[in-house]
Amino acid sequence: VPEILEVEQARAVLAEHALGRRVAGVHAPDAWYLKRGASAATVGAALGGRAFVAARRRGKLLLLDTDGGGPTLGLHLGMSGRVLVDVGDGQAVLEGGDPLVYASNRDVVEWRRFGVRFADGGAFYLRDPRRLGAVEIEPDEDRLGPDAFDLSADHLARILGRSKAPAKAVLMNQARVAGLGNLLVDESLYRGGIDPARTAATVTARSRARLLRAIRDTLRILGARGGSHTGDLPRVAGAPCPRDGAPLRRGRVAGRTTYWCPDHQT
DNA sequence: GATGACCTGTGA
DNA sequence: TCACAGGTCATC
Repeated sequence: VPEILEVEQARAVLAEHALGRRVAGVHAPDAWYLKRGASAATVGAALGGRAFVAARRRGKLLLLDTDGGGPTLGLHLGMSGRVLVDVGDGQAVLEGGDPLVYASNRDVVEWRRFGVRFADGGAFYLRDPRRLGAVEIEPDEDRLGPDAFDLSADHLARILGRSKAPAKAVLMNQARVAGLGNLLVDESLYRGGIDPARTAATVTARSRARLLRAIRDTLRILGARGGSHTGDLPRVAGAPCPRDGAPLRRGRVAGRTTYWCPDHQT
């Protein structure tokens, strides 16, 4: 659930339910899900006996710090991952926010690709039908650009200015700015009036300012509405643009299905 | 950079 | 059966 808004919801749930509880063991039935050489044994040894002291996020990467100078646990939700918490009385508490539109929201036990059990009886799990998420110890946070919530005008100018890629590709590149995904980028470009395929470096200073405002509005407004799929831009080819009525286009930009208004997005 | 690959579920 | 899905990675 994968864009920055959903990951932030997951982070908040973990901050509320996963901190300060001693880890009794890990649930890691899927070796493929553990990256960078980690195994159920090494992750269990790394976390066992420790407690999480902070739930952080950088872009779409979730980070759980442990006490006593222990390792940081990194979680990726992939395309269909959600965090769910078992508070200990047998009642599962789902991640806040909307259910996934395209992924299943059924709670199939086999879809729990990873979990952490606490000594007090509770646990949290990462449920991910498609298995495109990941778990790692001590993830490299610096492969990611600044978090999209912290995007500055200077940084946006820098990453757009030196790229011949489509504007959409730059915004989707997690090394440039972390957290924006397919839906949020489409919505931001729609609100900012920029053609997704527009060569990044040709975006004028005036358009850049509009884009920055649009990104911030998108994060704030869609965040308040509950998720990345609550945007104003209909993801329907031929549907009338809510702003000017022109039939919306559907195409492929930066390798992803893209919707835009050919009229006001230039 | 664009492309395909990864993996699996859903709905037409 | 097929196209498609809100992500990321290696490869040309």
